[in-house]
Amino acid sequence: MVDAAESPSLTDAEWTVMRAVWQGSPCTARDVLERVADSGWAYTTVRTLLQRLIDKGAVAMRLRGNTSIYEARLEQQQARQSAVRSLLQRAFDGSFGSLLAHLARTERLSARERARLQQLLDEQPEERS
Amino acid sequence: MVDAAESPSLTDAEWTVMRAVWQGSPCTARDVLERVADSGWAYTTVRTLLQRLIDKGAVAMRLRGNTSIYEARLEQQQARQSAVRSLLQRAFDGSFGSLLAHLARTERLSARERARLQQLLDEQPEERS
DNA sequence: CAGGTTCTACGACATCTGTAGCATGTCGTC
DNA sequence: GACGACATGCTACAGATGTCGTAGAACCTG
Repeated sequence: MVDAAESPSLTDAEWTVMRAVWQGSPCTARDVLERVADSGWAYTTVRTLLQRLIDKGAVAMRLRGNTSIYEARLEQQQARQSAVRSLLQRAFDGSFGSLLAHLARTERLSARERARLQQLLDEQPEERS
Repeated sequence: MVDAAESPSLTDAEWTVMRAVWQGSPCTARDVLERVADSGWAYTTVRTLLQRLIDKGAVAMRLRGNTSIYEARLEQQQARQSAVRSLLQRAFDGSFGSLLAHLARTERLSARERARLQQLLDEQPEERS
């Protein structure tokens, strides 16, 4: 079981594979290969990455006949959260507020995004640890 | 010259050094060492990282006597932006909206953060070009 | 059942990252 | 002018990452 508080951090290549896996969870290595076709990776590369993800506990594997079936074990939501946390630490002094400020100040928001951000603010429950 | 569109991506350790450099820009390696004291790094480690940052064009170096003076060349704002871009690509299908949705769903804002963000939103001029 | 196709298991290897150590040069001070 | 403190340029090195290659087992198909 992957502990929420300690979700494994993924490398770039691993993220690419995970995206493919999440796209349709119980799947084969070949499925993944097809889904990441534009990466130009060799079959064995996908395989190696899947293996590393297994080692990290991000995916599970079982056999059906002589073929390995892979399944996401780490949830996308969780991976995203941990990626955001990580960004927060590296680049925003761990301050969520700094990140938001940066987004508001720097990113070009479409009217839709502005509205969304506004909504995010409105919806946000009052501060209560 | 660091091209905005192609700002160098920083590793974790490099971010740590950059944070220290930004903290007071023209500075010496020893200044940096002191600022990252809790990392427990050796002087030479800081030195190596500074050198790598120079290679990447993130900092500039000049001599004053026999001492190297380092200066940030990559702006924090720019580094942050590129880190956000990177996160967007890795984890949110490049969709800013997805990120916002995630934040709205997952993160919790403090009252202070809410206020700050609200202010930023209010200040934000209407979307144009 | 032989051949081609596809899997799997394992090993490999160049880079990148994190983290120094060492030899040597320089500067201020007694 | 010798000594200690600190700076510099190089080198090193293990572990993480990105990318496979190869050999041999399994499977379908004529």
